[in-house]
Amino acid sequence: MVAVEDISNIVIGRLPIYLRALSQLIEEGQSVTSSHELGERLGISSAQIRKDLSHFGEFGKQGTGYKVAHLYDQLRQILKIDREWRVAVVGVGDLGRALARYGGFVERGFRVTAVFDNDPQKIGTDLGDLTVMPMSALYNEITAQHIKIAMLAVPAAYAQSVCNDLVAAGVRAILNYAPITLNTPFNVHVQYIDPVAYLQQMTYYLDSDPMDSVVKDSGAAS
Amino acid sequence: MVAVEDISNIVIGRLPIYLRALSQLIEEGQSVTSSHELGERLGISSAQIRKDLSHFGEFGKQGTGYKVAHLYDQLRQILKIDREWRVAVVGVGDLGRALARYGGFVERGFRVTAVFDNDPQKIGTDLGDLTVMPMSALYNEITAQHIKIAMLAVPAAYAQSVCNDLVAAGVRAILNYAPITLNTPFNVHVQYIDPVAYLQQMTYYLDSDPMDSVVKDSGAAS
DNA sequence: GGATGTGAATCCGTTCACAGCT
DNA sequence: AGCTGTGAACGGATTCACATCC
Repeated sequence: MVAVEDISNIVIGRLPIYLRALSQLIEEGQSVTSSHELGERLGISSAQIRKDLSHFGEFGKQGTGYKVAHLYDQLRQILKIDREWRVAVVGVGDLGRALARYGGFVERGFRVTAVFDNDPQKIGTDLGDLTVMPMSALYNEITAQHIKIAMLAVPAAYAQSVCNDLVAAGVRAILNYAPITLNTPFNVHVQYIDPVAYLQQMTYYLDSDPMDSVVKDSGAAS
Repeated sequence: MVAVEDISNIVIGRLPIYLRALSQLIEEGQSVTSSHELGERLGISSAQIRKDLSHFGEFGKQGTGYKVAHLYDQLRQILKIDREWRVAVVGVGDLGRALARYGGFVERGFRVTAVFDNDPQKIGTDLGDLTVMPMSALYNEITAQHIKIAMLAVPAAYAQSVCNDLVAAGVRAILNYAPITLNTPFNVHVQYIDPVAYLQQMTYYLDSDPMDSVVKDSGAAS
């Protein structure tokens, strides 16, 4: 299969997971794997994995499986992370600071190269090897550096407005940590990380043992 | 429709999103809404929203819509967040620290009441109004507090082992920030937050303008 | 023998469209 | 007229199962 048959976003979303497993295998020194083994590790069916990969080419060998390093390279190319993307962090609260300092980005294709906040106390301070810049510098800095990706870690009330600024500056992919749905043009991609939403999803499945939580009254505002 | 027809996890996952929109509406002082309005704000079809809600009861009134406060209460009950869940944070790096200090949990049903790390430098230090405890105290503390929910923010290499300890201590829901798939018994729920995976998913859709990233060689290890 | 790649079959989730209530 | 709740239709994603190749 050649490509260009627009592949569903759900498939694309699994590729980074495959990549994680492959880099683990590389660390372990294993040079060949199979859809079955990958599936085992990831809790995904082997058929699923084969079907997903088949959208992009024929990477395996029948009877043998997949060469780990080769598949790893191919997936990195497909996801366009066979290069290093510059990323901006907006909002230097605890979370923004954690993101700006996180060492795990570089080895997986991303480097934070700009950090913004609007708090005068924070502007000008150092964060790793970066200096916190004022929001007023956002447009110039992002366009100058050709930054296309941003992580949004500002309070929900400001998120939409900052988002608009980012888009105006040319950002095309936003990882949004604010618990709010953003409005963006169709050509801007947004992913949401709301830890509370995940927690709330899981509590649905928990037992209602009164020992396990503090019962409150309904709590709906007026 | 009464209930108990096991509702797909994908539906459950949207309820927290509806809840977010409803609390926004409450803040704005709006008392009635419609599936259309909610859908508009969230980028979800109105039919989807009506269908999702219909699994749990008939919350709306034809011709009128939904009473915001009532629907909000109902969803909180359904998700079992009409109470406050105690949560443990394991791993006090930048991220764990940010989680432990984050003010947004309490208003949405969760309170961090225990923090663990294995670094002697960190053990005993204060974090908000909590004190960092050693991993050796994990079992006793979690069982004593009847904690069922944990957030995992340790390096990937330790995640599975810590996960096992958590499960042994009675934890039934884990929010995992380590970039690794965890093995857990069927009755333990896990949600994954891997920001890099989301970024990698979005880069697939970005243009390959050489100005926008630093090209590297293939980079696959031996 | 063993594992891939893939059409066919199945399953599941979303959307349609409308009856029914306010 | 307006909006919900829902069976029916649709479409998309997953799984099956097997031909094919190492």
